[in-house]
Amino acid sequence: MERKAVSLRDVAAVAGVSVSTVSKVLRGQGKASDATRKRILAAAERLDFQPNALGQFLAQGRSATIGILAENAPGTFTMPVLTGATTAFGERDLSVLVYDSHLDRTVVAATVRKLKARKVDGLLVIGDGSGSDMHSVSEGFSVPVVYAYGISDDAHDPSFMHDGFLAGRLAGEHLLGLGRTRIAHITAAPSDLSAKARADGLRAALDEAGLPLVLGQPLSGDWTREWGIRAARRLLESGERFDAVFCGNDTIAAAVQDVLRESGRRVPEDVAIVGMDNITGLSGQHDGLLTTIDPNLTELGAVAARYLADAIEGGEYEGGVHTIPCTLIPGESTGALPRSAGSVAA
Amino acid sequence: MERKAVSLRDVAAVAGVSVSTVSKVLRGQGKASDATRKRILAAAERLDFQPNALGQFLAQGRSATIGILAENAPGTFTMPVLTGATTAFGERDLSVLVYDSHLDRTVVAATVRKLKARKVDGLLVIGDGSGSDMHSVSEGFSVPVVYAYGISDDAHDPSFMHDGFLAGRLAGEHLLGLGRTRIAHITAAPSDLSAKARADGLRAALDEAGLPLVLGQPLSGDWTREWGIRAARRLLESGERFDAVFCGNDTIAAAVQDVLRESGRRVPEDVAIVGMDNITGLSGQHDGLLTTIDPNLTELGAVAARYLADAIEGGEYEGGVHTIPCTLIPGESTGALPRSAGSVAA
DNA sequence: CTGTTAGCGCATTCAT
DNA sequence: ATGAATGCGCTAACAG
Repeated sequence: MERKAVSLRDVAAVAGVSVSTVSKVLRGQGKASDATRKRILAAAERLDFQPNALGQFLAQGRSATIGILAENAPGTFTMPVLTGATTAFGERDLSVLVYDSHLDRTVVAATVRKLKARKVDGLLVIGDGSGSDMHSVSEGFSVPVVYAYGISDDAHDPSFMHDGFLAGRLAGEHLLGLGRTRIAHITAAPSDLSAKARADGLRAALDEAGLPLVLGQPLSGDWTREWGIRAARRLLESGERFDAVFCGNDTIAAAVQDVLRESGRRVPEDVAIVGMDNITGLSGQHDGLLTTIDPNLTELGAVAARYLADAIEGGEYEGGVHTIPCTLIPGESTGALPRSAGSVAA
Repeated sequence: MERKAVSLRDVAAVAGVSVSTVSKVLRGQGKASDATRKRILAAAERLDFQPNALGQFLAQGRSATIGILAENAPGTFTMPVLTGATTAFGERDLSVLVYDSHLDRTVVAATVRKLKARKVDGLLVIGDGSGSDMHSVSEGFSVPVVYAYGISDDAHDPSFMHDGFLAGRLAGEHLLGLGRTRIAHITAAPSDLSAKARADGLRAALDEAGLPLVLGQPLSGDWTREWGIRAARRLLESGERFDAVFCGNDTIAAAVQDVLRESGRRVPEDVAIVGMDNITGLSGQHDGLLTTIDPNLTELGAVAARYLADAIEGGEYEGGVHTIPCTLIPGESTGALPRSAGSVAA
């Protein structure tokens, strides 16, 4: 179905010139008389010539492939990062060689060898978003290395992270903007850096407004629905008045909402709720019910990928943490969206 | 940080033999005396030799890279398929060049040229799961082409799809096994082939048990929450008795559950509900609330990828639709899971 | 301006 | 059993 591929030599033969001339002209390099240039272009066109990338790569010592080292590729939040990066690389005609380290150090070592053998032009390390730092592997490579959805423990490495602080701040400002003044925060333990960032952001917004956090500090547990339920009850039992809750993730938010309604509070009339992660949006089926913060993970992956692609082409390559802005998605849980057909109480 | 790469020639020099001998020995081909073999292996070891893949590829005319053509890469359901495929290829040391066609025909044409120039060893086309067939691009290639999450309109092509029929059947059998006998079905229009497959599967399970579908046929609309709400009301107003509802997706299931509870029905006591997609699981946070069917999309992508990888190595390569089994995830909405801490009504 | 000559690193006949 | 020679397809440095 596909005849023998046509090579530079074929084009040269037809155009009646040398191979190297064809190479130059086809790449717009050096000078060539208009006459021969036209002949060459015509010949290339007629033969439907396409340079064999393998030949180019060998000659140029590059591979046009990027190594990707994922700590946990099939992870829910890793997937969008990976997808974003992968397609962004594709747009630059860069292929990717993906290895899943399963968080295993020995696997990483073996993988690094393979990546070098493949002469990857760059490396993208994708973390699992947990606040803990990632072990830098950059010094093992002579090509640019970029970290995404995790922060390298070597400050010389460029790392890309979603902006948890901004998330907390956006949540806070949104609630304050709606006139809420007694805001509580239910989230995971602050030892989890991403929980801490969100809490700090919220606190910043409250400080600016001169308001305290209800209970003085976040209700800290873990990321589960179970914790969300327990924490919501604890909040109710505390007797403190509150008119809003910012939850560390959407799972907790859903749990809190269930408990509050069960207890007779109306959402959003009595209590407004903001979540984080936009998982229903991630599921492609945002239903407009829950106000939440989207960390824009696909974008995160894409931005990191483009940065790496640029670095490979000689662009700037600075260490430090680059932060990707997140977005507030309005929903009915803060009354930010008009009651729609999506609401059961029509 | 990384000295000049060591080549076959370097090893040959150290071992005091010719390049071609080293090449053979290192790849276990042909015969060589034990003496020289040892010397060569020792030299390679000492120099930490790793063959430059680019050289191998050029010489062998292969690229160890797979082209991936996605109709809609960032799509919710495409992501797991892509991730599964990508990491499966990685396990075989195959890199992937991903292009997102955005469902645009002209983009596809341009892309095909690029893929050929890169001398891809195979092509994986990823659809968007909508029942409609995908336009085959296989005849443009001389390498194996496999279709995933979509079915090629050319029966000679191998396509991999989740098993919607099985999904409906599993849902039906699960409900029947729980003693439910009056089962309704709320889903999208049957013109959507994936909606039809699920409906057919459910019908098969009911037929086997000699039971009719409540209302005689599915309540058919679309995949949205709004439709779920309307359909649930319609079901209630019909006056028909029912003790279970199989919903075409989880969004509809959530909507139906809300409406039923609003109307005073208890879930699962009065009505059991089964969804489809396992989106909360996809979100990494399955909360055990909703019984649903997981289409195993990551696995789908991985299986298709391995099939393609095998085909490239000369394995069998048959056309036709290969089906990936789905899995029922028990939850509280059918009482299949003991009431846990996840339940609000503790 | 254009052609010649060398590689890039490896695999693969074909001699020896 | 081993080595010399050739080619994969392209780029690049140097001549003419």
